[in-house]
Amino acid sequence: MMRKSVDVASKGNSAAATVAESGGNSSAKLRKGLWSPEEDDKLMRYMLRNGQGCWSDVARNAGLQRCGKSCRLRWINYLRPDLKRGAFSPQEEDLIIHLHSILGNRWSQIAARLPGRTDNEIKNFWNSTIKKRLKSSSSSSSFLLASPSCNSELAEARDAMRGLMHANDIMGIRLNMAVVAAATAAASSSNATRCSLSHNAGGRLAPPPLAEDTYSLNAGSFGAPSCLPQMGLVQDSFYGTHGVEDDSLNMGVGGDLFVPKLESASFEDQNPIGGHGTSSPDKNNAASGSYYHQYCNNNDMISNSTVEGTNCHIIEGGQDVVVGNKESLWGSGE
DNA sequence: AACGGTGACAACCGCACAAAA
DNA sequence: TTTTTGTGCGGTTGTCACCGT
Repeated sequence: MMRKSVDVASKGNSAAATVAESGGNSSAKLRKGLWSPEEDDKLMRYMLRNGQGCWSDVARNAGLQRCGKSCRLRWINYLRPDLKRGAFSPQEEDLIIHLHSILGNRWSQIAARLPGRTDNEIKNFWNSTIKKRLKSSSSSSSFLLASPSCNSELAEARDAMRGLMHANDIMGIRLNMAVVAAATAAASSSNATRCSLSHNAGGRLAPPPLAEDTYSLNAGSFGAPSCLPQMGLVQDSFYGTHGVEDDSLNMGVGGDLFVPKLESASFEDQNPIGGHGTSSPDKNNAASGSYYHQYCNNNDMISNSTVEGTNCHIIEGGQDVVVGNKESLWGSGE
């Protein structure tokens, strides 16, 4: 898939409209529509200087005529420096398909397992690309899009997993491999070799698994396509230890796709800046040093922010400006 | 060159939930 | 306990670029 290189926001803000804030001061106008580069710049600088706080305050203090909600969305979906901003790799694509088969349209949960990707991005990718491809590739065997009646066992497994995952219960469910194999063969344009690629490159693609209570999608058993899931728990699995306990994150032949325990082990829970988790102060301030570093450096789009030691820098007017340290920006994580 | 269809993406909307007042 | 406020999330819509005719 080729992602358009055009930055929509940079095309101007002709589509942006100014509307009266409902219920508020009639003189206060809130802009809607596309964000202008100037607005992006304001928000970016404010966030780098002050960190995430109350979004309505962000909107006000940053001098933006936007509602806090809009600022939050813009930051999370577009401005966050840790966003990848690139085309989905085949590995990511497979992972999305896998996760969607388990989680359904829980885009935030899926996004939490694809660092650098937002729920909105994944949702759009799914709706615009994967969904259509799966539909066109198979109308009879697509387990990803099928109604529960198409395969009651799979549906039961999925439903059960949903509920159980939410309950953080310990349960393993093995999907019907034959069904999954057939479905994925039809559903995915990927081949087995692609699935065999490690998902651990750079340690970026998937969040680290929990040592315990980790859900594992184990593929490669029973001659089924390696990218297909045999779901089971690493521990206390109904099916023994088909899931392999390992610190690495792999998917494919000889490897497992680890899916951290839902709810409690999301990437953004562990690295909560700009995340989709709760708004609790603890989570918002729990940035780890490593993530902070990544946050400031792993920046495909905002290339002028760096971190040096504990300080975060931006290049402003040709000068290197320290805009804060990790504690002041995102808290000490304590 | 003009036009329409389609894909990709950004952003908005409405609802739900949790915490604070 | 109720209301308000802030936030998160999924669904949907709007906009623009690309492509084929």
